Amino acid sequence: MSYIICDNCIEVRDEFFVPKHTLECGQLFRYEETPDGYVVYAGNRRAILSTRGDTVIIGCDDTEYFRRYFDLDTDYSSIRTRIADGGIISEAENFGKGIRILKQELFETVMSFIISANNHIPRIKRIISRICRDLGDDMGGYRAFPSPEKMCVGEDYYKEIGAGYRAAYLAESARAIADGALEEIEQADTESAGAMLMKLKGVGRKVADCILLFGLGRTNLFPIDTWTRKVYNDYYGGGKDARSFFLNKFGSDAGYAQQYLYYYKRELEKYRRV
DNA sequence: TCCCAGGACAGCA
DNA sequence: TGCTGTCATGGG
Repeated sequence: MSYIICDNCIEVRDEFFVPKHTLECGQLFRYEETPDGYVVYAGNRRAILSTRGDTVIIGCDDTEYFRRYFDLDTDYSSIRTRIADGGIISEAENFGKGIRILKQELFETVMSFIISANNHIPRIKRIISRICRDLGDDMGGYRAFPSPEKMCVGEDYYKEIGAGYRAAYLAESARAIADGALEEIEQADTESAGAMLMKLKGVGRKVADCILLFGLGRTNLFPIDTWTRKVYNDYYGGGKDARSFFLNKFGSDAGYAQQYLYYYKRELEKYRRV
């Protein structure tokens, strides 16, 4: 990895950082594609990504924040080498070679993945966008993700914006978090942190794993959803406990492997439908 | 029109 | 503890 931090940008030269792969692999729901690249929103911040030759330019006010956000100090080359198997994993690594696991805002990640349950990504993005539009602070040209307090607006609002049966989960969990339900989560070990999250309404095992992985950087987790279950069934014989299988197989690299496999499997099926 | 989606939850055996 | 039906909504 090589990157240079300037006044209002970060210039990244790394074959293992491709904005399309990192942003479109289902870990993030608040970004837009533009003619020049992408705009990414994180909490109350914004970054504008463009590519020139082999350099990705991250335009932003807070370079230190986005250096961490895009996980620029992690060596993805060695991760890829550790998990490569010459088979499906290697294929997935090469397909999504520019994926990086983002370090997202915890509260935003919690609410986003509550919305994600049994939902399509375009619809998840739309619901989150409406929440920011209606409840987020005006940052001058864009909206921030609202605070827990601002999301304590009651179930009816979330129904109105199309959240469906997740409306009650959002209202109730926003209240619980505003009241301090996650105050000690960052210091907790992974198992305890997962237990704290699963006390929230709308957070089960899979959603908790996504929050821990994408919001707290706990890469020793492997969220099992419809796509990673297909991977388990198609390439590893299937069975009862896919999660334990992958955790044993990949250990502290599980989160990276999961994201390569998820993106590969999902995109592959998409192409097959066309 | 129908199946499915980054599933969770309550009720039941 | 493990299984099953149900829950909104809209993408494809």
